[in-house]
Amino acid sequence: MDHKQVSLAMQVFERIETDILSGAYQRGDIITELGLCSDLGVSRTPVREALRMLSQEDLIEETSRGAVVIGVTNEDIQDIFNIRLKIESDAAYLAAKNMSEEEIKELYERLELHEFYAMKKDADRMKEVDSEFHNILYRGSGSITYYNTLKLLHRKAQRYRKASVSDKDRAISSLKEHRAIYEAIASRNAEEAKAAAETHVKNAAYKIFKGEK
Amino acid sequence: MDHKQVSLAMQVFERIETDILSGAYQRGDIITELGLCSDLGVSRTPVREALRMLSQEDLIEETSRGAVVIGVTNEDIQDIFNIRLKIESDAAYLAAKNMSEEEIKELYERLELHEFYAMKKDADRMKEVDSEFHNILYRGSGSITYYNTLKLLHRKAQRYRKASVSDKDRAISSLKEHRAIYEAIASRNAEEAKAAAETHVKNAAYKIFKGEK
DNA sequence: AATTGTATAATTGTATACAATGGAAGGAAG
DNA sequence: CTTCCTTCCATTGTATACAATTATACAATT
Repeated sequence: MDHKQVSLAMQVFERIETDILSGAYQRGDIITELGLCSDLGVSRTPVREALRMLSQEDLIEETSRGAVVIGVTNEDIQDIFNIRLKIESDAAYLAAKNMSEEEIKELYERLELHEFYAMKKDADRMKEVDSEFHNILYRGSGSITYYNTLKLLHRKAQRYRKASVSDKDRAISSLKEHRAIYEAIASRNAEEAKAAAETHVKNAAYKIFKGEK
Repeated sequence: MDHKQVSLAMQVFERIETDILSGAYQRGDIITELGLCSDLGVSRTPVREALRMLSQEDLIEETSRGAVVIGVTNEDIQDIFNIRLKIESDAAYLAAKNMSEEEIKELYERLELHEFYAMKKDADRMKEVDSEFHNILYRGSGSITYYNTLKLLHRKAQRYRKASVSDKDRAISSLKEHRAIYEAIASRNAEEAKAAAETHVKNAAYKIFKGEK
């Protein structure tokens, strides 16, 4: 999935997005086009396009003196999980009804990869596979609205600092939960898929926030 | 609100977005950068930025031969309302708790304007004011995540063909519902705000889809 | 000391030139 | 008639030049 050659603009976008979500850029920092150009070694055109996209995601705010970093807070991540809790289960429900056999196979592949990388303790790859699993699920709902909305929320939450699958314990239970979702979808049991997805999001949220406050 | 001078790129973005959502561009249509340049009389730079934003919203898909219009279907609108139904009430709940007095005043102004334009039967202005009312509410939640997510969904739904407030009957009841939401927020009654918001979304959805199927 | 005006420098906004890519058309070979 | 290859052209990708805007510093004036 997503194996197509990406443009510089997309690379710049993802790079800055990651830097903002990971905390490399702090809220209030000002980033300028020319600064990024010399940092990244590209011209202003792709940088501008990237900034426009970031602005649309409300990760930055463009001003006449440069782009001000808005960033993401713990509260934002909590909101993201609250929203996912409400709608991700519906997406799973739809996916169980609408996914093609081809897509279900793709989902299964991610499950195997997840297991493989869990064995190898490769946290970065696991995060990648986790994203793919969820994106396939979202797209499989057959609804571009659910896909779009959830993809964005999931990506933000995952890139934020150390996301759930970077934790070893969580990685194992996450795998179990993914399998439960997969099984429900593969057997076209929509209600069960819905319940499994809800459990999954709930546990991920719990894991992230349990140590805080 | 939003009175700042907008760049060409933003204007192009909004223009194309409206054209896609209103049906002027059909699903499958191919739009090229140069085509837009000559149509709109601007250079490729702002057009490209606009296309990138549209692509991020999944309204188009960029290919090597131009951007393919994806567009919005009735099912998409239905999904949008289903999602709003689940989370907009939470945003209202938060707004009742977090909105500043200043913001509440802004909200009230939109209520008065709504009434005024309803009297003048100016449907376009009413749509505008409706957007503003909701955006103030979303932002008033204090959560950029709710704001961002809902703003996008609301805009898509509203620009889609003839949205609810373009209907005269609906305009009146919509005003009543807005007032109920406002009253609840102004009196800091979060539960009531939540319920009022849910009713509002439910009625809007009902109105749009009641004649179909 | 405060304020206003002006010049300057930094930054974004836009246009255009050039490079790279990918698909379509057309022809040659089987 | 089909398939494969080559060539060409439309389109996007990138870089850069130029215009417009805006903030800042500083001086002049009150």
